[in-house]
Amino acid sequence: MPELPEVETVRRALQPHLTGRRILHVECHAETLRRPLDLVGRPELMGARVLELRRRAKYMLAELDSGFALLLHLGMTGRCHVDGPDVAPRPHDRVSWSLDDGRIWRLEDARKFGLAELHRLPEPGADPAILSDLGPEPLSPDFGAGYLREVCRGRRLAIKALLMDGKAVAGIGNIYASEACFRARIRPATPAGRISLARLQRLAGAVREVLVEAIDAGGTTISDFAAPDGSEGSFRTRLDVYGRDGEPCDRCREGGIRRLVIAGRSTFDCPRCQR
DNA sequence: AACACGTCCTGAGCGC
DNA sequence: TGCGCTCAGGACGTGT
Repeated sequence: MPELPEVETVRRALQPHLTGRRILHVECHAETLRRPLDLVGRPELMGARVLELRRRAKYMLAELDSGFALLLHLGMTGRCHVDGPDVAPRPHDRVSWSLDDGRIWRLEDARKFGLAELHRLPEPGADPAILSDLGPEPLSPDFGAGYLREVCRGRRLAIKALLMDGKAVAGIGNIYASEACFRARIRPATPAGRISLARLQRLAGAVREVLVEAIDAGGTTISDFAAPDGSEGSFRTRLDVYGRDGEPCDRCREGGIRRLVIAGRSTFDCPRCQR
């Protein structure tokens, strides 16, 4: 579920609760998430203070004063909670971190596609090596039409699949890839290498625009996503195409939105106004 | 019972 | 034929 706007929403909500706190204790309630959990008894974690919580792509990084960072990923169904001392763990809470203010930070993840790992930081504020393959942040100056032209050159891959490739652009998932293509009036199945610079310009603008609006709305909740305070994202009401197959297109008022499959994922477009 | 908003791996297919 | 790259498809637990 969570793409860049949802992860950013979680990060913003969590950050004031974690910054400056010491981690006193950790418990894992599962053997493994996407990979085996290995957090118990780690000296890099015990007693460490959280310096800041930042985001890279769909990952969150809680930087610690031990030179390590807790790398978190929410997978498809991950949620974070900051509980009072008397709140019992939920059935799918997988990791609990006890904080020095008495509260408990928890990662809930029904499907266990998420991630919680310790990684050494090469220097303060830098990303761990495990994230080095990620493409630029779409809301950073490194991302734009020029960059897209470079990364699309010679590729036959559908543009929507390229947008979802974290090595090309960080943080865009299935919902916002369809939405950005709609806003740019580009068919999501178009081979990436055959899109003109002018259209890539539109696409880069559409990507930035849809992500900024979605962050402002607190993300998109289809079924699972919720911020740490339990609130749902309101961007669902502003989706133009995602999950709306069979409905008329709000832009051209003539085409019907259809569902197709690109690179194995549900994709939505208006074949009349997206070329 | 099909399908799910993410990632990782495999193997087929391609160009050189 | 072989190498390296690209890409599609499946696998990964669980819930609806």
